[in-house]
Amino acid sequence: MPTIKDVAAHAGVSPSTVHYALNGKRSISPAVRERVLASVEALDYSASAVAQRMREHRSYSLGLVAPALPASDAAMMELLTATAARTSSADHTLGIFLNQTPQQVLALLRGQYVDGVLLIETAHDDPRIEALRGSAHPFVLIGQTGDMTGLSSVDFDFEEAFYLAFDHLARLGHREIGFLVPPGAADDDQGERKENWYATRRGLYRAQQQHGFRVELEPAPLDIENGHRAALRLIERSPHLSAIVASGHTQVGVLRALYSKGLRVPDDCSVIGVTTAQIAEWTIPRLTSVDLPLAAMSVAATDLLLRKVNGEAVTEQLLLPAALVERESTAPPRRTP
Amino acid sequence: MPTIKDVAAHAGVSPSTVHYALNGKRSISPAVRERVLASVEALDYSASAVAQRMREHRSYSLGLVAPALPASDAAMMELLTATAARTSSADHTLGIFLNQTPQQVLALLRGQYVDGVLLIETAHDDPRIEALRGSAHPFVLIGQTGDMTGLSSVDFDFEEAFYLAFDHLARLGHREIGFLVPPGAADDDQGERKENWYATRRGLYRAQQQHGFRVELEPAPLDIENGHRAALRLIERSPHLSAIVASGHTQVGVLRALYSKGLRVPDDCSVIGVTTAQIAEWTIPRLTSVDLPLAAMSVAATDLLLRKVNGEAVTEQLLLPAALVERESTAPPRRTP
DNA sequence: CTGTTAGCGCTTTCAG
DNA sequence: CTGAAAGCGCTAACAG
Repeated sequence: MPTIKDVAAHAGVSPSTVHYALNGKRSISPAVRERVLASVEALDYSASAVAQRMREHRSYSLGLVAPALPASDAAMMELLTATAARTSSADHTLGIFLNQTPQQVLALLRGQYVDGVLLIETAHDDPRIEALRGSAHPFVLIGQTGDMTGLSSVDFDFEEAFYLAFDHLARLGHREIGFLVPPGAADDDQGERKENWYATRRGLYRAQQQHGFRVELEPAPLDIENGHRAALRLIERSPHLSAIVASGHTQVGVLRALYSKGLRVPDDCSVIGVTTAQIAEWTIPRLTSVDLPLAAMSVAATDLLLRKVNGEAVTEQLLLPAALVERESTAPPRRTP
Repeated sequence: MPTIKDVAAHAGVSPSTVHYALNGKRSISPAVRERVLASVEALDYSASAVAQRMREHRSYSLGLVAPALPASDAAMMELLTATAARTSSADHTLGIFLNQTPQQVLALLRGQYVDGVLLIETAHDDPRIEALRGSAHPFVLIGQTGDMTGLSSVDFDFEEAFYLAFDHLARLGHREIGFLVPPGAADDDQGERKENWYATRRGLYRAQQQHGFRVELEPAPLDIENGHRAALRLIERSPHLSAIVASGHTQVGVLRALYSKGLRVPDDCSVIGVTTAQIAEWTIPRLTSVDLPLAAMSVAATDLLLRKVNGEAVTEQLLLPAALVERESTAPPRRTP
């Protein structure tokens, strides 16, 4: 690899001249400039990024710190791709870091490996957050944590999302609604999940007060299998339900349960999701759902982080709205109760 | 950020002693060692990664170079997550680079931004490959290209995959099979797609010679919508088909088409996919499919690349096998023809 | 308009 | 067993 010195020698100038010729931060005579450029061409020179980073104390890259990252998690995928796209369009690099200990995350920042990190799937007393909190390193949460003072984060509005889902069903005339409750409602739950559950419940109550419907709760972890089992329990226990609300990946399980029971969607039972558009578009029938604004969240989080990295003292906690998209899985109930 | 000098001063030793105390490459008296470690602790020192990289001419990170990366592509997601997991378990960092020009990819390597790159979605005369070919930089393809001499790559065995799909249907007794042909069969197609189509056809022919069945071709780009349209055309044109083979995301469209026509799967028509397990698990009914070994491919490619980065002169072109997984979408045909 | 030079923080000879 | 010093490749302040 040729260095800036090689180019300088080849062109018969000094290294600094080469440097300035390559990024016009000071004026240069056209003749010299030409000569330098020719040498650059001849030697096929390109500056060493590591040396530049070392000098500038910046790596121009961001880290996405996530837990395991299951390949099957559509939401995580959407966050990831949107973040990667945004990062690279801002002329930065995105590094992916899985399963890091708090110390490792700190080391990343301290070693200038990355200029800032995006934390996803944060928990209530997330040790990674506590480790970062004291340090002056830029970081942004996608999600939330217990004590948000001084932190920047991007999340979506759980309350509004679930309100929209129940409101939609109620407007269609449903009065007996099943709800696959995401983890967080259990007595021993705490932290972020608990907060999310409170928000979820606020949304539900608001819709309920407004329209007056009955809701039948059934807890279900967010994967397909658990959604399937929970939906079966729900249907068997309460065959009179005319609609089901489900989130995460559980809708797929709900549809499967209804299908296996010979119930048609939406004719016999409506289903509404609170999930990513991708999942909603893949099912048969396509799911009416409150589409989570994951791409927008990624973009917002990346932009926030970039501002921090650039020295701005921002502290923003954004809550992005989710929007209801009517597809094919909801309709008025068959018979009015 | 404290530097190695600060620690040295604090401990009353030289920088090199600090260095050796931290990574025992030469012996050190326990006393001094203790003192240094205490200072490291006291100052909360950790070495600057960029300085180390600069010195060592290595970045300990790999690049994943991909085109647009649509959030909805399940296969790409699986490659990505598996690669990230493997990379980090090998104590390297994975950088994601989207939409890079050949020059940019080269600059990545030359600037020591990354030690090597993984290229995905390569085309026949991929300019990125041509740019890298001459250089001595380590890279591995996930996929293939026209001239593979001297290149390392990992792919799956198209011929075997499609053979398995048709063989499975034929063994079940199907004699009239529809096939949504992935792009590559058209006259003006060329390069990798064409090669893949040839391999696909070889698999089909082999099964056909062995079992003797009729196959009805219908071209379809790999997304849901096109799968849907192509399946509708196929069903309308040839209502006697008892099974359909589809790949990519098209199966979802096929199921939708069958559903809308009132045809039950697998009772009225079997469907088999050549796709990722994720898609197959999400449909109703679950798809019997030749599950592509995407995670294994990522791991293999990452390992190959790591070996190259470490100076081994490897040139391997791996073709990993795909395996048929029976789920719920295939059964013997209703009536024997 | 151009050149010289002093580092960035680390690793690694080379000396002692 | 320890220290001094050179240098990775680049940038920017300082001189001319």
